[in-house]
Amino acid sequence: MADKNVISLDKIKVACRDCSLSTLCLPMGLRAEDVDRLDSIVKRNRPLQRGDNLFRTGDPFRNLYVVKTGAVKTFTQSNEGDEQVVGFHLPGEVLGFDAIQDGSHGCSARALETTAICELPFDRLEDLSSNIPSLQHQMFRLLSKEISHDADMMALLGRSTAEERVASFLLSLSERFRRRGFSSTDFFLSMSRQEIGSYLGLALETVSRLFTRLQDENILKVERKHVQILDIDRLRDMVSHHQTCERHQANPSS
Amino acid sequence: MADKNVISLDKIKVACRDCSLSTLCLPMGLRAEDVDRLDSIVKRNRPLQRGDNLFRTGDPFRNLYVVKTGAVKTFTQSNEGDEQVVGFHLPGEVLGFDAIQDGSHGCSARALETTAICELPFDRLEDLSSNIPSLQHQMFRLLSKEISHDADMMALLGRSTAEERVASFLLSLSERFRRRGFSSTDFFLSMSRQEIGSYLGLALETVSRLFTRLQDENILKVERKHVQILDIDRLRDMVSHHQTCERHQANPSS
DNA sequence: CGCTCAATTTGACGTGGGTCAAAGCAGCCG
DNA sequence: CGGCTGCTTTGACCCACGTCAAATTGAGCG
Repeated sequence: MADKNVISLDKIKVACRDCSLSTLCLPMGLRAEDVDRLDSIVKRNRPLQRGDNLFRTGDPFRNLYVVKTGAVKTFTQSNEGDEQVVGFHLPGEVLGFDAIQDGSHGCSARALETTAICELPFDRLEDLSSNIPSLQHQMFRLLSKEISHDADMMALLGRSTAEERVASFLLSLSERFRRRGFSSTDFFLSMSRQEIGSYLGLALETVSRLFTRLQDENILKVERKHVQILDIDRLRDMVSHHQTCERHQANPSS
Repeated sequence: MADKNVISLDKIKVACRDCSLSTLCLPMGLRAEDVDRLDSIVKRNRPLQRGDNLFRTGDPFRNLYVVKTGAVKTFTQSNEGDEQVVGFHLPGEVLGFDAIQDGSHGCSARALETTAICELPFDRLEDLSSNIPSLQHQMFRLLSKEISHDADMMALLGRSTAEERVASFLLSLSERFRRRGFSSTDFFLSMSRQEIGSYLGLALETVSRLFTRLQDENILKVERKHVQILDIDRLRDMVSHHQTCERHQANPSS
């Protein structure tokens, strides 16, 4: 166990300039010397184990966090114990943006599997952004990307059927894995049906049934956490067509 | 008509330092001299009329826009003519953040009534942010606020009943009007039932029925666009309790 | 290797809210 | 002032999906 940790910590402590995620993450578009300046403020702690919290709702906001390996969910808890999943975060994705505004985290973040994190003290990141225009630009881009993604998600939750939501979710994962150099058609889900359902605004049973149905139609092969996409085109059709024919007669305005 | 326009244009062209919105808008937290530097890059054009587009999906991204008076909706159009409302924007609120990332607007923006806009060329705003740390900070805060709001909205769309959505929508408007110095209990809706429904992921008929029901329960008085909130506490209860008793048995995890 | 416990699947059933249709209602313009 | 048009309301119907319940599977562990 000791040996294994030493090895994995070595890999985890790789500097930004040697990190394979640098084209997705904050360093994107920065000159090498600026990447090193950014690197100098990054803290890399021991990895989180499945179930560990990265932060909790109400914690004071000090850092942004980047997933280096593994996966994290963010979620809110509503009055009762039931949680609402707000997002899933893969390597290279930044967490904590929602906390900048009021100085404390508005959601909790928890590791879905063993997960390595880069920690970015926000005050130092702000200072650096003032001095490195391309870093400031990249910060704006990342915040904007999050907003843009949220808008897509709101459209999905507001108007789509269960089928479209699940298809859309799988396509999103597929694309994100592809960009990280993993297979886009064969991957493992690190989250439960419950968590997928919560994220998509569906009951866990509905998610399960949809998986079964897509499998029966030879679009997927699902075995517990293991998903293979057999017919990605039909999956795409499900999202884009969204029952053009029978739902929503076109409204005749203008 | 000419006279009226001259007068209103005078009011519209008021500088940031004299603008009543400066505590909500970008100048918040800036020193007076920095507010003037910001003001120097702001463009103020003639007001938009109801139905005018501020920008359209796919337009190249050049500016952020701040609503000065009036109201704007942002929306996407999906394949068919039917539109999905993504947000409503009141005075002091900034539009266009989602376009920073890929250089073109991902949604359209249209005036819901006569609307005055401040236009901020983004490249100049970035330059200024590099030189004024408090402006950079305020930019981050505003982007963060948007992300935080979107997360709330996703939770609402993912889990709530029609009643909660409508109650939540009215409370949001109420609070935003209050902070702008208007009545929080007596206001006009500048958007149609159709647009409210699209925003909340509901059919327009459902919105209409909910308004009727809340009126029957003496929580609201609604007459077309005119809304009066008679019992704001019960409206709040609807959102926070969200049927604690019969829905969602608490999940027994951890 | 069998027990426990959690996650998932599958089935049966009920309902909230979407869809369709038609009837008010308020501007607006000729 | 009367007809047109678009918005809103109201009613009737029904279906996708949530809820409840039970069976199945797998994983961890003594």
